[in-house]
Amino acid sequence: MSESVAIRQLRPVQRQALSDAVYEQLRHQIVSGELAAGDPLPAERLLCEALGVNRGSVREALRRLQQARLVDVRHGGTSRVLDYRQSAGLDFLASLLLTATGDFDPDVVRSVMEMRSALAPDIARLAALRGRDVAAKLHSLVEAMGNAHDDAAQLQTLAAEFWSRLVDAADNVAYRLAYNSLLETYERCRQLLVQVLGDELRDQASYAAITKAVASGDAAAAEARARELVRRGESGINRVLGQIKPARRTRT
Amino acid sequence: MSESVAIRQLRPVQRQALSDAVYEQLRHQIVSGELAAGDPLPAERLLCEALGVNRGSVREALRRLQQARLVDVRHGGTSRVLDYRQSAGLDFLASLLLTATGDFDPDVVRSVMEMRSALAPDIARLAALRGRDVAAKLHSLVEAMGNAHDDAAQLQTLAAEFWSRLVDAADNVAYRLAYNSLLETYERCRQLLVQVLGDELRDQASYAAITKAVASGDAAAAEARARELVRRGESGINRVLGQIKPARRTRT
DNA sequence: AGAGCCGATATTGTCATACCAGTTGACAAT
DNA sequence: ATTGTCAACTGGTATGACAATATCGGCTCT
Repeated sequence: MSESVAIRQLRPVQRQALSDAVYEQLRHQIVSGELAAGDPLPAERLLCEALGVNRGSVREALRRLQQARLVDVRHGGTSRVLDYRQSAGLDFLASLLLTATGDFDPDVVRSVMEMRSALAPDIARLAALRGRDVAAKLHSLVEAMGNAHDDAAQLQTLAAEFWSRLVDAADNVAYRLAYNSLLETYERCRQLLVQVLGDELRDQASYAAITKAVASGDAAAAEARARELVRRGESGINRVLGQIKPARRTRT
Repeated sequence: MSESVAIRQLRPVQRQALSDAVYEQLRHQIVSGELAAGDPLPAERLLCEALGVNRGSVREALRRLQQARLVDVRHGGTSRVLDYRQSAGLDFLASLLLTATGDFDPDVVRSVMEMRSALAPDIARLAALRGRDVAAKLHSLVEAMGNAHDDAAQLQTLAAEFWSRLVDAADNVAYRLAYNSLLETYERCRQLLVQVLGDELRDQASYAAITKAVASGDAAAAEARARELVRRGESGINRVLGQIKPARRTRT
């Protein structure tokens, strides 16, 4: 049927609630500095008029900005913009990934990779201590990696699943939630990282070694192997980041 | 005047917006499991009636739950509860600190401390590499610690300031935001930690050593000293956590 | 002149109601 | 069996009114 061909080319239309659009606009203005920390925010009714939406949508957006700690809303007074560097949480990292021009902020990419490098070894260590029963599942994932050795995107998916299981085995809720936050940022530049982390993703031996260490409860070995693994990705990242842009020093 | 004495005992009454109260109730039901992952959420109009508030307040609360990735709201269909362990970010950690009975969840406290131990050395390392000019400020903070050697609360404040400066010097936005998220959890059990971390907080020598390493750009030394410092706190934490509650295994 | 009271004013918070828009399933028409 | 229609949910948006709060200027009293 010719229809099935046409259908295949269709993509779900993207819908966005008004409050989401309002949130995005204000968030962008804050991140870009057009609304600097300490600046007063326009009154809700002014925003309604300027944005052409009702007050409820504006309020929903402001509530979200408040929860993200980007603004300080006070009953009766004028709401003010906060310094998100001092107040926002890790959830906000994904919002900082894309610059105004639409390309990736190398500082954010580097930051994510550095944090990953610091956490991964400890996650592996704790998993070896507390979650030895996850080894079977890890083992099957490593096998699947072997079968998908040439499909970079598939390897990426398997690696994410591997780490997710490992984080669960580490039995540390802070790591679990931080992993979720980092993964969200991670996924948004997936295309970029799939290329850069090629060596790391193909290092099936390291994944297998971590699995073995976890299975035997050897915390030190698990930590060391994980450190080796993420180190592979680091070099690739540093190489690419150096090309994209010379180090940008934004000291306050 | 007798008034001034009475006034001193007063505390500002805590006001809470209705939408905040709604958010808290739903959040609590989700965390406690009364609303399990996958469960359908009551319709907005039903929630209005049940809670005795306006629909706008309910919607603001639902938006916040949606942003925290605790619920999945969809136009036309029924909203459902998500598995916050799989979707929520690090910002949500603070909400997990207190159990239903009102005391601290030892698993959460332990998790925060473990994550802190993993990040602190790398923060110190990067600060030595990138933020040597912060050493002067760090030095003055260490001096202040010396003057407040007997005031545990004051030491806690100074230590927090010390780490905040160090994180800024590390020039890593992921660390900065993660620090903000952790600090929020941290502050909520400050009274508890001030006692437990006494040894660490009084270890002025380690703070001074980190400062010196940062000043000289000795990344390896900064990392090692920071690791020593947080290790002091770990033992205290482990001791207390063992007393409060035997290890609770909640494997999924 | 200065401290404290006070009220006008602007702002956010809450509410009620209505209507618009998307989803689902039943059911008749084809 | 497929398709189109419709009704009854759901969340999304709009509007206007009123309450609660913060801010600031002017006022009074000292």
